[in-house]
Order: sequence, then structure tokens, then C-alpha cells
Amino acid sequence: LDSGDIINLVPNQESAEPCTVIDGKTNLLVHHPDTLISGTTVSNSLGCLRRAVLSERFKNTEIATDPNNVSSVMLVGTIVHYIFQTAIKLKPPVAKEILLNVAKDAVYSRKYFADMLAMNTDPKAVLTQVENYLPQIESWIKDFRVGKPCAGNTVNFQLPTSAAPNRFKPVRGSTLRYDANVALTEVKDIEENVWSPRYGLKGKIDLTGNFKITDKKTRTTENTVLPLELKTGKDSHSMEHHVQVIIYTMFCNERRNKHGVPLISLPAGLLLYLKNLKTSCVPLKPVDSSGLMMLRNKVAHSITKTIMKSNANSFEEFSTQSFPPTIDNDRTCRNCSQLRNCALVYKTVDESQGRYRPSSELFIMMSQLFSHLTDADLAYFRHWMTCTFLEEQAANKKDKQKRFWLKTPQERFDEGKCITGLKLGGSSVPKPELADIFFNFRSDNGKENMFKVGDLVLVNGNEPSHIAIATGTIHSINKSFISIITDRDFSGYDSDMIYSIDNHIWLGAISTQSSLSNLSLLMSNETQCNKLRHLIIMHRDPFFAKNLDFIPRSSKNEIAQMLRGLNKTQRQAIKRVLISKDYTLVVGMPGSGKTTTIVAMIRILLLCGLRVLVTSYTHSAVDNLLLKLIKYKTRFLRLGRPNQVHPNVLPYTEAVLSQNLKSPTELQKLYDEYRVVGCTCLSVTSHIFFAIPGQNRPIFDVCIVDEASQIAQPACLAPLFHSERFVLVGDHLQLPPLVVSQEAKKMGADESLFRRLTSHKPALCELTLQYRMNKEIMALSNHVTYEGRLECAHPTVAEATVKLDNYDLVKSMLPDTDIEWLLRTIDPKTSVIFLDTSKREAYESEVEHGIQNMYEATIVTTIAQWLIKAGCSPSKIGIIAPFRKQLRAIEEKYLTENTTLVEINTVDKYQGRDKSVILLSFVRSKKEPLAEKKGELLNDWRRLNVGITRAKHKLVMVGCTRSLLEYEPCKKIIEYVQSNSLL
DNA sequence: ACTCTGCCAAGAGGA
Repeated sequence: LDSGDIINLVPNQESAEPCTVIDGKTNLLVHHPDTLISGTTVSNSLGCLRRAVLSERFKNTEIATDPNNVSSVMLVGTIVHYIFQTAIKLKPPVAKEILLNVAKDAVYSRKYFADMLAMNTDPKAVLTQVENYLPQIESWIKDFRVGKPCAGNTVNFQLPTSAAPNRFKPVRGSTLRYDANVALTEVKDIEENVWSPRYGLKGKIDLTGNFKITDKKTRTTENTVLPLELKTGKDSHSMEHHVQVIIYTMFCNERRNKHGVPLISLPAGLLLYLKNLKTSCVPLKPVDSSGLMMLRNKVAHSITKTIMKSNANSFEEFSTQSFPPTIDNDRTCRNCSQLRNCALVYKTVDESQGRYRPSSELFIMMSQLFSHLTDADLAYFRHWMTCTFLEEQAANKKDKQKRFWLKTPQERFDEGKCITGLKLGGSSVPKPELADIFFNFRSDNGKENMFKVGDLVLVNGNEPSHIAIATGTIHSINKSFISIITDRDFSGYDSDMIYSIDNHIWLGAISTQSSLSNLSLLMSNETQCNKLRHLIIMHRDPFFAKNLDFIPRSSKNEIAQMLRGLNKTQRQAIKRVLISKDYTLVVGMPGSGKTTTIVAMIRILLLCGLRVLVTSYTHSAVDNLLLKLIKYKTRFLRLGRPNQVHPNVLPYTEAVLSQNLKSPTELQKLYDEYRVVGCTCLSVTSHIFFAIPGQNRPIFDVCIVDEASQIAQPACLAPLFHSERFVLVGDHLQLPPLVVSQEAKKMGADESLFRRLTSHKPALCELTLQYRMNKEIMALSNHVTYEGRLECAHPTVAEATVKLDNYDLVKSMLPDTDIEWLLRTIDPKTSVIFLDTSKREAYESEVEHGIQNMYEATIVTTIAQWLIKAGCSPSKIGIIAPFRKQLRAIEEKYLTENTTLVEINTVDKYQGRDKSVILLSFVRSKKEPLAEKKGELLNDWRRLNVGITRAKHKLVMVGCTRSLLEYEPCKKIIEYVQSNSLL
């Protein structure tokens, strides 16, 4: 334990007494309780703590070259679970034929097609495997559901002595054993989802049921709620399985209570091995739960404390904390799924810290896994892993929403963060297929605009332990009624249960997981990864072909025609991409027709017979490109969650196109059919599409990454593994990836892959001809950032000004005071102007989590209104500021005085967009020097560059030069406007 | 000192 750590003390028995003693038997200490560890992770850590921690961090799907690398046995297990859980809810006894139908439905359900493809198997093969389990399921249901006392439902019941019913007392020993007939009288829940911040654990319970337990000798009975864990594998009775049952029993006791009073429930859980129909009882003993908690605490600590200050001789200030030691069991280690990561982490982190040394056998095994890596490779991995952890740490600190369970539903409601007081209003099953269920809630205090259709939500109960009963998607919502789509069934809960619906939160940090997985994959000894390491880490120069003679003759004319529609720099960029063997960087300067170029590029690549992967970090960037492709009737497949996809792209999504598929083969056909695939970078890391074995690797010939200069380096790697060559499109002189952690930033975590590779000049193509800014706005940008490289694509672009039909009329209407500056600002002939507030008392004010400047808000609002009066359409005006809180101030001002809509947003959000008129409010202004409290937003010249390059015809900047001169980049702008009499 | 997006999960079984 370190000072500052959060711990939770849990008393063994519910009592008013505070817990004072924590030892092997009394009370529990939960370290970092807000880090919820899954039951399986804890049970896995029993065998190897290191492996458990590694599997939390690295969710590798290795590039599938070996068809046997994913076990189809696991898929059979999953499906048998499903069949058991479905059948158990049917009215007993369940006939053979019915069971077989359930099995067939499951095996031929679309939901498993992708897994079957990845595991190189098909429904028929799976069905034969699954059928082996049907007699056992039938027989278990007969014995336990019908419940007549018989040999089959006799369980040797075990309870900790401390919880033994009175009729047994006195008892000796720590466990009481007796034979009992067990009957499942009611299924309470299936796959119950539990998040328990009390124990710092989470998990899913196969089955929670009401059981009737009848003592064989005395015929006395107890009715109790128990969890049941189902295993389809070997009857191993391993400690791991016991640990799982114990955790689920703790969940059950915690959750199955009403107003804090536990329902009758015995401290035990059931474990069923289906293969040989062995049902046994696992007692919940204090000794076991404290042992288990110590295990959990070790995992939690290892996951929470990831960073340490480096020793002085390292040039980086921070480094990754040692991982738990290896177990040095070469038989186990040889087959471990995490061995590669284990070796990688040992070599890059553990070895130098010298906490332990693996056995020489293990070390030899490990060495084979990193022997192909150079010191630079290892340093790259080490560096980015540390950055990733630093960033995770900073993000966790910031994200208080993640610990929403510290507040009651009422408190969250009062803060406007959840809808509470919901009652279940019935359910409906829309499709007969393994269906998602619609659940409807009635609400008395509903706010219809808190959530919108398609939002991910969490369903919670009112009891503190009823967190995250389910996740779901809003299907429809109004003031008194909410309907959500979920895969969980609430009907097992009491009918008077009160629910609340919160915004969904992700417990696992996807960005951490995917960047570590990508980094790990980059280090693997695969042809494609070896090539990427040479290019990215070793900075090998990219190769280019000498000519274009690989272009098929039949398409030459069409391609030539497409190229004619483009300007010189765009054509050059596409040619460069065509001859590239490794990669090309396309610098899309502001307004240079980046999207047009990419779309033409994709169409030309298709004509060359190539397969293209189109990605970016955000859904909107990906869809932006795909929407243009639709116009040209180019066919493509869009992967990703349909809710996040643009409505017009929806018909092209996998979700829609795969709706009526009948077999995995048809899914494979669908995947093969498209030569253009679009998705986000992050989905590449997890989508099965990229992990299907037996395809020609890499799957794509060219991968295009848009907005690449804004993507964090490790995230940007994912799509590159699957393509022969790649094209990064972006502008390293605009905003870099957002990095929250200052430490990580200092280490260079905001260096995008695009930026890193820009030193390779032959790969660089600049789109310098721009269609956006008129010559004066462009001149400013050329002065501040582009050093004169930007050119207007056409004289009409250079000369364009804002059109104000009523300007002369407005001139006569303007008030007498201040008329001169306002008139000059509005004048269509004015393209660039800086309004200096330093002579006024136009100071900023601090508001919660931000700053605003009401004076500037008034000025930009006034200008916008006069512009509109002069005949400018509101949709042509954009108001931008570097600070989010300033937008609120402007909105409030604006809405009270005028209702027409002008688009107001942050500079960051405006990247990639433009407006005829841009009003830029700098916000910062203080009487005294800002000195140390400058902040960094305005110190990034890339943000300023974005700010001043959004306007086509008129750029109005409002700011206090006295304060702004303290920022180097602002100074450059101010000096320019001063010397050009634009101030 | 204030910029913000992405992802379904926990377990499925065998060494």
C-alpha cells in the first residue's frame, strides 16, 4: 500500500461495528476498489499472476496465419452454455427434439458466423460437437428442474461451519458436509452482469436461481438463491473454477437483498461439469474470500500502478513499472497464450529493473521471441508503452464519470446525469432469432432530451449493488416512456424494482488495450511487421517504382480522364501513390481539396485492380470519404457499430448487409466481394474481418489513413498490418493527436506517425493549391505557418469576397459610437482584421473548468448580427474560440438577442471545415501579465494555424494584444497584422 | 489550466 491509495474495508458480517481488524479470517481489505477486476482474471491469476495482468493489457489477435490458433472448442463451450441457459428457462421436462431445435437455432445463428470463420469451422461441424452435450442437458433438467429426490440431484452440500443452520450445531471443523437433494425452483437470471465496487470485482454469472435444498437424512429443507457456474470441459475441479464460484457467490450475497436486508441465501455456490453431470457445492469460507481478495489486490495494484519515476541515467523521466514475476514453469509457459508479450515486457521493462530473473529454460524460450528485434525496436516499444500508461493514468484521473457508483441515482438525477424512478413496462421480442429484447420503462420525471436514440446506456437498480444490471441502446424515448434494446432479461427481478438509466461507461480503457496490442503486434516476427518496423522505427527510405507500366491497358483512358479533373499537385500525389512500394504522405494543406484527391485516388486504385482499406480515427472522417464514394456509385463495405455510422452510409454497413446471411460461407463471400472496405482504426484491432485465416496476407494492397496527423502513433499502426503499402493523409502543421498527460506530451506522445515519417522527403506530396482562402487570408497563413508555399488554385479564389447585398443599407443604420471599427470590420473589402481589446477592460473570467471573456463574446455576437443584417446568411458564419467555455458564453449572448443560427465551435472541432466568414475570439486577457498561468492552448502554433485558415472570405480576430503577445505564435500574427495595418 | 474520440463484454477450454 502507498499513501494516497484508495482502499475499501468490508466487514465480514453486516454490523454497525466498524472493521478494526483485518486478517486471514476477519474482514476484507480491497485495494483500489474502483478498479474492477473480472472473476476470470482473478481465477487466472491463480496459475500465473503475470499472465493475468498481461491478458488485461494485451488483447492480441495475432495476424491469423495459423488456422489452428483459435480453439473451436471454446466456441462449442460458448454455444453449449447458450443452449443450457435457454433450455433451463423452458417448462420441464424438455424433450430431446426441443433441445435439438434450440441447438440448431444457436449453431445456425448469425451471431456465431464470424467466430466460425475465424476458427475455420462451420455450423455442421459445431453441431456434431454440441450434440454430444444434449443428453446431459436433458438429464440435468429432468433431475434438477422436476426436482423429485433422486440420485441425479443428490449433491454433497457444504457450508462453512460459521453459517451452518442451528439444527447442525454444535459442529466441528471448518466445513459442514451433508447430502441433500437439490431442486432448481426458479431461474432468477441468466448471464447476470455484476459490477461490484465493494469488492472491486466484476463478472457474469451463468445462472442465478432459487434452489430448494432438502437434507437427505432429516428431510428438512432450505430455500435459497445460489449461483451456478457451468463447465463443459473436463471435470478438473481445479482451484480456478472454485475461485470463480466463490466470487459469484459473493456477488449473489451482495446483490440478492432488499433494502440492505439479505434474502435467505446460504454461503455457497454450485459448480456443474456437464460432461459427466457432476454437480458440486463450493462453500464460501472467510479464509477463501480473503485469500482470493489478496489475489485480486495484486492484480488491481499491478494494473493501477503502471508508472514509476526513472532512474537518473535514463534520459526519459518516467518508465513502466515492473510486471509481476514469471512463474518459471516451462511446461506451462511454453503453451501460454501470452508468452510473446511476457518476453517482450521482460526484455523492455523487467530486465533493467532487476526485480527477478526468469529461469534459464524460460529465458531461452523468451529469447527466441525477441531475438529478431534491434535495440531501437525495443526502445520504441518501451517508449510508447510508457506513454500509453502515462496517458491512461491521466485519463483515469480526469474521468470522474467512471466512478458514478459513488453517487446515488437521486444525486445523479439532480445533476442531470441520469433518468431515475423508472418502472418496467413490459418487454417485447422483435425477432424470433437469438434476439435482442426491447425493454420498456415508464417514467414519471422523464427528460426526453437527456438521451437520444442510439445512445449506449447502462441500466441500474436503486440498490447500491444494482449497478450495470445491463447495457443497452436507446430505441425510443419520450417524456414518460423509454424503450431500450438489450440482450438481458429483467423479468427475473421483482416487479416493483426501480430502475435508472445512465450514460454508458466503458470500464476498460480501449485506447490502452489497442495501443499496447498494436505495439506488441508490430514487434512480432511476421513479414509484414518486420517491414513496418524497418520503415517506421529504423527509418528505412521508402521505395518507389520507376514507372506506371503496371496499370492495366484497359483502364488507362479512364484513369487519364480522372486525373484531368484534378490540379497539378493532386495529380502528382496520386501518381506518387501509384508508384509507391511502401508509403506516401499526402500533406493536405487547408482547403487544398484533400477529400477530392482521396476519392479520385481510391477510384483509380480500383481501376488498377487493387484492394483498398479506408480508415481514420473518427467515424465522421471515415464516413466523410465514403459519402463521396456513394456519389460515384463506388461499392464498399463499412465495418463498425451501425449507431455510429452516418445514416446515408448505413446501407453499406456489415450489420445491414449481413442481415439475411444463412451461413459463415456467405459471410466470407460478403467479405470477399468488396474491394473497398472502410472502418475506424480502433475497430481494426478487434474486428474479426482482419483475423480470418487463410486469406492472402496482407488483405489489402493500399491502406489510406485520413486525418493521419491527428492520430496517435500506436493507434495508427493497426490498419497498416493489413496492407501492402499505405498512404497517410494529413497536415502536420495542423493539430496533433490530443494527449492529456503532460508527462507523456513531454516525452513526445503527440508525435503522429505522419509527423514521424515527414523527414522522408521522397514520400512527401504537398497539396499546395488551395480553393478556400482568398489571397489576404492565405497571405496571413503563409506568413505564420506555410512559408509562402500555399497558392490559390484559381484567380477567382484569390479575389473572392463575402457577398453582402444590404451593406449600403446597413451602413446608414449603424450607431454613431464606434462606427468606424464596426464598419471596417463588416466591409466586404476587409478580408483580415484584428480587433484589439487591450485598451478596454475586456478581461477574461474564470468559470468552472474553463475561462470565458464576456466582452469578446459581445463583440463577436454584435459583428455576426450586423453581418446578417447586411445580407450574410447565418450558415455562412462560424464563430470559433480555443476555449469551450467561451462558446457557452457566446451562445447565451447570441440566443438572447437573436435566434438565427450561426455555427459556434472550438478551433479543434473546426479542423477540416470552413465558412465564408470566421469570427475568432482569443479569450485570454488580463490586466497583469499572464506569466506562469499562460496555459498551453494558445502556445500551440498548430492550433492557431487551424484557427486562421477556416475562413474563405473574411477572418475577424478579436483579442487582447497585451496578453496575447506573451504567446510566441500569437505574437507572430499580431506583428503581421500590425505591419499590414490590419490591427 | 481546461483541447476530447474510440470500443461490447467476461468467459469460452486446454496446456
